[in-house]
Amino acid sequence: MPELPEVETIVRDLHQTLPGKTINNTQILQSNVVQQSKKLFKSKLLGKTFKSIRRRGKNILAHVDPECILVVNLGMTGRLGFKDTDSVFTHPAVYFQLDNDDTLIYDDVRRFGTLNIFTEREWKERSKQLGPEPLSSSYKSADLHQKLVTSRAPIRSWLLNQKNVAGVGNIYANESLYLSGIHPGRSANSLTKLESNLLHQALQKTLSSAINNRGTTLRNYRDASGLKGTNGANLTVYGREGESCVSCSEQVSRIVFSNRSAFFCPGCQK
DNA sequence: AGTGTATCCTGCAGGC
DNA sequence: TGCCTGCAGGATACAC
Repeated sequence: MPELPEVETIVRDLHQTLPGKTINNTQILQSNVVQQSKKLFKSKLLGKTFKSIRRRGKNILAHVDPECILVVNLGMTGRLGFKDTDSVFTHPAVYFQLDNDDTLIYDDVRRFGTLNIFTEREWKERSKQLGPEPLSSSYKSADLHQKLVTSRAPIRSWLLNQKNVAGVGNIYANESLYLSGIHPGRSANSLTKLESNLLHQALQKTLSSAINNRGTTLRNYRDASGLKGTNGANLTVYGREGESCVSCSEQVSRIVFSNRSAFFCPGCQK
């Protein structure tokens, strides 16, 4: 569910409210979202104060002192927010009771999300397995092309692999490919330098405008205050099978590979 | 080594 | 109305 723009929106909100708050108690209602020992998980957070909230790919990094990071991956339906906001929590999985009587809630319908505690050192190692941040100014079109030529995977699948680019999911992979005129089934190594350049630009444009719109809400996604993202209106192909392409009026098609739907315009994407 | 598939889980929409 | 099927924004263990 949440991809880079949705996670970024939540992180920015939480960074305004969470730092300085101390965890008085942690309650785990759905134990499978916490992969480590529950006892250890609780004890490592007890009495700790949130410092900063950051993002790496689709992961929320909540730094608590000292040298300890709570890493939250929202999976398909995970949500983080405060009790008594507009948010309705139907499937609470973890409660964090804070020293100002607020309760931070991790809620997750399908429970594909995960919460883990890492030391700074452990996370640094783990983070190496993730690809570059697509919105980083140091991420250049040449970096993308250099990596693309090493893989025969379909470009849509390639984009979903977090080792290649961090934070891209099915919505923004499809939208970026549409914007750059590339068919989702093309093998990664078939992309020319020019196409890599177009894709690089499309990724940055698609992701940054989605952040400006506070993410895409199709069904479950809500920001930390419980509000929906407004980027759904900007989607050109994702979820629009059978509708007319906005630029050539051919019908948007859906094909399935790697168990995931790919949406594209047969007229615009070769 | 590099890819595709099945799987974790719940809820919802659509067809009959 | 109710049952069944397919599908959903992710990540990963496994088979080939």
